[in-house]
Amino acid sequence: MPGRLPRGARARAPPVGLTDHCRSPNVLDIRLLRTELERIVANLARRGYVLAVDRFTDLERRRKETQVTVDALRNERNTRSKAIGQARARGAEIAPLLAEVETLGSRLSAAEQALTALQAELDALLFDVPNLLHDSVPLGADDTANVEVRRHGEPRRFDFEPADHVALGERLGGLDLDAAGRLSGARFSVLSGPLAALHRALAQFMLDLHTREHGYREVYVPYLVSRPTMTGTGQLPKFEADLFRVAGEPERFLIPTAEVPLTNLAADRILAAAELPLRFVAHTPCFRSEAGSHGKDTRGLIRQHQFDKVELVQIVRPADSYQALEELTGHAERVLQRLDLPYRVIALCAGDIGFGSAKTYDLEVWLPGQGRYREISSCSNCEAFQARRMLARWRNPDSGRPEPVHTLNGSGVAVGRALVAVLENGQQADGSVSVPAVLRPYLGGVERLAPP
RNA sequence: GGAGAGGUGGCCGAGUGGUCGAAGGCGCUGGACUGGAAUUCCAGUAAUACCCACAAGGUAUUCGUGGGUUCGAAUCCCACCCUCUCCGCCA
Repeated sequence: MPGRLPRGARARAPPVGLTDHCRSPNVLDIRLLRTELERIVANLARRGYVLAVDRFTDLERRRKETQVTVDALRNERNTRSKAIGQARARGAEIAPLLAEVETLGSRLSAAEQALTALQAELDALLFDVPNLLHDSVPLGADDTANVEVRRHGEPRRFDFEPADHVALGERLGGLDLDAAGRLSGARFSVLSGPLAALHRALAQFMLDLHTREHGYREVYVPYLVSRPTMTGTGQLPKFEADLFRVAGEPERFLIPTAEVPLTNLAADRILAAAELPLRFVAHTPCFRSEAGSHGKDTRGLIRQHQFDKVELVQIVRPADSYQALEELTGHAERVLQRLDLPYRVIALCAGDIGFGSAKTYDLEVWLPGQGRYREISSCSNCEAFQARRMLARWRNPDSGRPEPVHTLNGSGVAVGRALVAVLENGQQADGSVSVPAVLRPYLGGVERLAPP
């Protein structure tokens, strides 16, 4: 296969959904696939993913053969073409030399076509393969096997029946789901007045916390991105149905999370060791089609087509990525701690973990209105999975060579759900809501939101 | 949206069909010189895939992207993307 990633190779997306810089099968480490196939198969099986081993082995073997053939034919062409050039420069007769290469062109293009086809098949196969799991990931097929790692805070005892955020919001006069329905349809919301301000205060508080205390750099990013960008972080080609694609040319998708633009900041780059770790934080809206979630969480703000999130992304040296995951999770936890919200940390099990992640912690916040913990943050170490797709590398001083970085992301945290949690946890019997102390400076000192 | 110019290695920049992966310069690395440094001089300085032990060595590919012409393309043709300048419009 020819050069993987020339500079600026992000122009136009090829048909299959493979991008210029994702053309290599390096979705998993191709060397691992060749040398430790059994271990990989076993690891993927923990997710319940069955790797088509025979098909892969066969395709890879044929690809290699074909590539050797192509290389040899090209070598012959180059050699002979040079000879023709030299002969002509000498003024020698070149007709016999031309006759020698007569069939070369067709043989070469046949072999090249075969190679392209094989490569496309391999890509299609490998772009579907999820990341390998870290050894510490709990076994299990679905969310019932997730493991609680720790809890923080005690769910508050109410001496009245706690309302849910929809009732609270409507009573406060700042949540209008009907209006959103008229404007856009289901799963959208209109916030106004104190609720809109509280929403903004939450985002701003989170940004300030992460930039001032956790060492993140605040970034403003595009909300519309290209197909190669979506492919780099793993949303494409497999999960196109989950995304909103906007009409028109050039093709663009609405981001489902700021992880996409933030992580792709490292795409196509070879970072100096001294630049690492990179820590980015961004507050953006997120757009998700929620295909396949019909009937789930239809009430209120929990599951929306559009919601705001403060996202944390780290680009780190591979050796540091698991410590970074613990730290990043702690950064997200700090948000909930400062807001005085009870939560627990869950280690996702093999069957529940996301496509590109090697290990994930979910933060679940206590929602009195539902009487249960609900996800409010998800913190993942993607190891080199995304880095290989997007060719995000660093110059390893030990080897002197460019090697994939490790990428991590985590919500720090989902703003909409944080709003839900603040409303429900802070509610009083009279329908008012007490504002967490850390948010008051953002609200002109207001301590309590009361119904009009 | 209209008109024009342009996209070459980490950067600048030469190169309009033939040993061009690409002159020259800058930067960087190593060495010489020095008490140390500067200056100067010498050498080196891409990525990816494949063969192979991820060694040495070799082959292929990459001059915005894709396609075409040709024995041979950075160089010719087509389409697209992007950048810059001017005009229009606009936050």
